[in-house]
Amino acid sequence: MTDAQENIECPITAMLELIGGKWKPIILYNLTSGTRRFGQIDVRIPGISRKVLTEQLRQLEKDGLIKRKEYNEIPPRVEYSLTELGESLSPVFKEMASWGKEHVLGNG
Amino acid sequence: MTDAQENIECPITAMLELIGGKWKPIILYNLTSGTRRFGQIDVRIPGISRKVLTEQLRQLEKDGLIKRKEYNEIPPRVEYSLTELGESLSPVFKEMASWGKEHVLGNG
DNA sequence: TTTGCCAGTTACCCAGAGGTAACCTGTTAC
DNA sequence: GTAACAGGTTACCTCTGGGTAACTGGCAAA
Repeated sequence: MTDAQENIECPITAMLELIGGKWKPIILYNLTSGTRRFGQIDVRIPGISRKVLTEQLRQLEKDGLIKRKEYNEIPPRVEYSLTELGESLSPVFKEMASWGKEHVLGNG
Repeated sequence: MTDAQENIECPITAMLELIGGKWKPIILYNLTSGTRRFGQIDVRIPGISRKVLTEQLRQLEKDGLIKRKEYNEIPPRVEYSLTELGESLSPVFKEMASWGKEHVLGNG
């Protein structure tokens, strides 16, 4: 097996195809603490635009990482939460958050 | 503390500023198995161009995640390896790789 | 009857990430 | 004398991720 062939099945590359990008990890991380409405996610992620948030949520839904529940109410209510597959990412985000706290933000 | 203020110190966002992007995680992951020369990294990451590889390596070096050792030889030899800070990312990549293997590539 | 609520959608625009191809360096082997 | 080696650099171009601003929908309250 050559280096190149080995990389075709690179697990990191594989994972990045699902959760790579500027916003997806932060969106998913926000959902690890439970179900949230669209507006709640929006306000918790400073800098993201509603357009992009919608796009990313749609992709995550398509990839089976989150579910979208729409209530038939006025004004509209839409709730997002992790699927089982999405939940299985928790250990990853836990490690990432722990590293970020300790080595970037400078507190344990 | 409001939601927005809380997010200013979001550990995931903090970490993504260092290792976010299309290539950095894969580059770092490649170095977790030890010191490698420029050409070795290049061949192990299909699709990346030499220009971009150089750029990313420079940034990772600037951010203190990798070291660059240049030997005064002809033809040139340059070796890249993780710094202590870079090594501290191992648990993160371990989790990522494990998740990728199990949930995307479909083998434990 | 106008305003506000929430969760979008649409049209339009821009910066920058990243690709390709050619070139450079000094030494050794042909 | 010219090709090959490794590790780049440079000029140039493209593409797309993401931003802004305006608009939609239906109900309820003022």
